[in-house]
Amino acid sequence: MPELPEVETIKNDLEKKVLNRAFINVWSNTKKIIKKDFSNFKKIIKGKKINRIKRRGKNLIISLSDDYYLLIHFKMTGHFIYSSFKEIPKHTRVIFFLDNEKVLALSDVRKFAKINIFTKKELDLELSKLGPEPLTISFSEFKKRMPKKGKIKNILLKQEIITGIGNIYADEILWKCKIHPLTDISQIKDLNNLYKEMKNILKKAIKLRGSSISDYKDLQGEKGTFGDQRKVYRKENLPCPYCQNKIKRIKINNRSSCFCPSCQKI
DNA sequence: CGATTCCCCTGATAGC
DNA sequence: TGCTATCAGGGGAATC
Repeated sequence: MPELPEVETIKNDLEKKVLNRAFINVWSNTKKIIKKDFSNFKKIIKGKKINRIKRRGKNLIISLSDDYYLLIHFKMTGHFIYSSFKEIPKHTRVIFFLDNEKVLALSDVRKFAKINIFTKKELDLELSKLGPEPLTISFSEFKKRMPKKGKIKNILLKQEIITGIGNIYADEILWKCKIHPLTDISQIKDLNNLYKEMKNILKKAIKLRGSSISDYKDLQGEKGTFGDQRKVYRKENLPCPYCQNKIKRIKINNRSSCFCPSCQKI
């Protein structure tokens, strides 16, 4: 699932491929992904030039000419493929046709992805709901934003507190810090270590071009390799890489959390 | 009003 | 083999 490192990888690759290109058309067979009437969306998109590519949390932002902004959230299984029209992958839901004979295709098995088109004002309002970026936040700001109480796993996943972390990286960060996912934040003694490992793990994942445990692929259809090095996420009953005890899976708010019950005590 | 549960969706996998 | 049931989960809506 595209979290911060995956979206950052998409952003970096897109900058090299589609900057200053223009959209000549757009097609979709799953119009609910586009959060605007499709014929209006098409009218706006046609002829717009791609000026900038940015990322905010798990969102990709494509700045267009005439002060329009595409806001894309890949949710669980969405990803972009940049290729010729003949090579579009399975489960393609939306195709952006570019002025260089190539397409940007959104593939998304589960159809959860969302694409919005905004003016600057609308975009800013939408983005203001998100917390700061984990890679640039200072420790004092991080500490300030943390609630006084609550389960740490839930806090890491809350996008309005810190934005960009999902289930994979939350589980990996907590394992590295030896913190049980149900630990109340008030009981965490070394917040600075949590802050540091959050950055370390996200940076390492970006270097490895993200995780492809689920459907994520990069623009070229290649997998990220962080998933091969993960320690606990979706590894129930496998040995903990540190102590060899069996990794356990519990449900927190209907989401699974994998952790080592021996290393990560509450 | 904050916390929890449901729902969207499809493919992979488990169990019989 | 082939059927059905379960699971994966981001985030918004509904509900407790």
